[in-house]
Amino acid sequence: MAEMDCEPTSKEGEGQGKPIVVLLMGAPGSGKSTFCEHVIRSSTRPWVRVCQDTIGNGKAGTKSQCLKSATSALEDGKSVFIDRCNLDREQRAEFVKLGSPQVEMHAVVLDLPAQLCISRSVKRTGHEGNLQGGKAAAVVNRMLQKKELPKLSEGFHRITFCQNDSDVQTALNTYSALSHLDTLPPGCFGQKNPDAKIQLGIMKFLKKVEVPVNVGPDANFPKHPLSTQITKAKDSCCKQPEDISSSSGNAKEIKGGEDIVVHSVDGTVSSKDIPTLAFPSISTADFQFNHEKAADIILEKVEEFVNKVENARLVLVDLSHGSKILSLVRAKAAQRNIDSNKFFTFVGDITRLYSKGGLRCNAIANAANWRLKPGGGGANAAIFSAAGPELEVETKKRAGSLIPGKALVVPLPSTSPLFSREGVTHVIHVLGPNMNRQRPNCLNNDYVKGSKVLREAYTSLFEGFASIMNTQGNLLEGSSENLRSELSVSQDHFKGNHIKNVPNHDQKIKRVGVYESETSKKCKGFQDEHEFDCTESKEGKDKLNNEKIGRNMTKTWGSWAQSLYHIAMHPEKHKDNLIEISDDVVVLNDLYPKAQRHLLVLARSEGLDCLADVGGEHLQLLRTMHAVGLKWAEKFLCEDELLVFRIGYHSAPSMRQLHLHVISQDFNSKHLKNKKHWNSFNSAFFRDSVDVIEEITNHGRATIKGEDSQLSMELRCHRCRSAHPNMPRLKSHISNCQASFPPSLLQNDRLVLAPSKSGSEP
DNA sequence: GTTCTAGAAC
DNA sequence: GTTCTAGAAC
Repeated sequence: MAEMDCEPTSKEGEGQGKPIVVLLMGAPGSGKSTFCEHVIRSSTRPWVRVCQDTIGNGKAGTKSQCLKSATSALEDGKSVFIDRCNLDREQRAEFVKLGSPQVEMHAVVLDLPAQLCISRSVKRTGHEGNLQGGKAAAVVNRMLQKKELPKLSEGFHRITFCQNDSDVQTALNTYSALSHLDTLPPGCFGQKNPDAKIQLGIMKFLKKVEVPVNVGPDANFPKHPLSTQITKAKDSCCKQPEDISSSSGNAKEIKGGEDIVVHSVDGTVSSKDIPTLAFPSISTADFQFNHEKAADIILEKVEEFVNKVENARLVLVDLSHGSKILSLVRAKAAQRNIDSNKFFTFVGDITRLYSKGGLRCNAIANAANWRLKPGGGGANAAIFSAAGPELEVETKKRAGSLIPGKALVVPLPSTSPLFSREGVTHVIHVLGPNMNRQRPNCLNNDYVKGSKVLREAYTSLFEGFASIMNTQGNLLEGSSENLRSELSVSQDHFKGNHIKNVPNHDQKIKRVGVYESETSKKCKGFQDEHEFDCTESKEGKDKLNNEKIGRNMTKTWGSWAQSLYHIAMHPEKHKDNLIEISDDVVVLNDLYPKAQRHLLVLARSEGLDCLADVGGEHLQLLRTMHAVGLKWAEKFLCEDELLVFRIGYHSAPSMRQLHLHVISQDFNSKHLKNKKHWNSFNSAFFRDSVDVIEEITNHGRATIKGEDSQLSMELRCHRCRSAHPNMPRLKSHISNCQASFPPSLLQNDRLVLAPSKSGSEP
């Protein structure tokens, strides 16, 4: 009986490594079964899913049936998913006993918003648990009220908490990448707010009560650096030389990937979880860029990347064995002694690297067209087609076009076949220079410009890749390390007479291409006066529309988004609405204040529309804006010392013309109406001016936090961090919440308080 | 950015 | 029936 409930993924458990029992935990609709299915589909480790809903062969199953089934799978050397809710400790206890010195016990907690679970439960039709329709909400709510999050002390070796889809994705990646021999580090991962408050917060809104709570941090959650994948990659990287390293130590061509497959099967390879980018040679095919020159540039850029970033692989891919560019690059890589663990070439179809070639890549580059549209034949068409409509949708969300030299990172939803079949989590569109007269924007053999643009293209591409590694490797909320810190990890053990990290390395990485992993920018660019014939292109119209010609246009702005720009350019015409005018800035009250006090300090420079436009040359202006903002905050504090201010920028503002928000933290305003309003001031989307200045000083650029991800986050109180189901409830909560601000805000002068409140003044 | 509104959620 | 969200239009 038990056998038919199991879904083994491999014939026999060859199991040299320890089997794992992963106890999934989550409400109906939290995605437990989906999680198992995804991992089972893409993992090389043999897994068995034990599901109480199906184990009873038609009837509801029992716990002991599950235990029995799990035990027999473990005896076969298989790893096991326990797919049941497991929300309370008592329910879990018996399964935890499956753990032993030979069997590692893990928990994956799908702690997603109740609303989401409910809506999924309601929507599902064929779910095995037969939990459908209106009952779902009641059941989910009842279950969640009893929820007890697991603790290591219960007997778990490792616990992964997932609080949103992106956490789930990361956990999926981690377990999918786990081969026979791999082990994962022990500890708790992903618990973003190891604070019982939050859980109470959720419970409270389910119970429809609201009282400020005061619960201390839970000491049972050891904090770990969250770099699961990176840590693991490091381990495996050091453990063995990698499947593809050749004896010569130089880049080697892997044909069809057969050898890789063989290695994977016998379990000697655990390199597949090293972040890997597969990319085609940019511009050398249809755009007819000189191969010799292109190969030099590829090597130059690869070398730069490889020397800066640990635990990542770049793979140059071409469909044809006879590829000229591949052989050129291979030869040059050998000359330059580039570490073949980190860079090699590969012959195969870039949309089938894993399924046909056994090469696992989490990112692939697409030599896109400027419209970022499918079609056109070649790899672009193939990638769009292989990725499904999801890629087009996700691309469209982020940009409408691309200019030569730029890259655009697009995360793939798990529903995309490229994701589920090939394990590709991101496609990075990149556009190179064109030397083909038959194609738009031909550079007419100008290889000075062409080489420059091609360099930019690879820089953007690799930076985009690094930005993914960064987000995947580090999920800590509020972690603001950006690409720079990743890139500036110095690597002493890699030989070569390349420039390492010179203390003042800014020039090198300062004006790099745009990796727009999250920002939803349209039409980036026009720096360095690209000769770009766009009189009838989208850009052309946009330029007119924005009354702006030449460099630095970052985004298409609608007509309603122009008012701040007009004010900054002609303050004298708007005197009535302004409270201060100087040569550099003007100050005005926000027309729709989101708090008792909310004003804007507006930069007056033409061409400076948002944070993405800001560079080191604007430092002085940023400091002026900050000083002016601070002065006003202090003035307001004299009038009401109970106020608290934050001063900062929106990552991706809706209104054109760089403006600094000075906003009191009461958020008491009828204009604060929706989630986007709230999150734009209370998520990483809001960039404190002090941090922006620091980042520009150190790196020449400011971190820009993803619009979509940040603005759609669940609603949490900015003081006690409790979660709330909707805006009215949140607003009623914040009108009473007196909790102190979270530590992250109390640091580094992010909050501006009355002198008597801040306490630390001499 | 706001306003308007359909329809989802309660 | 009422409340709330989210997408389109401006």
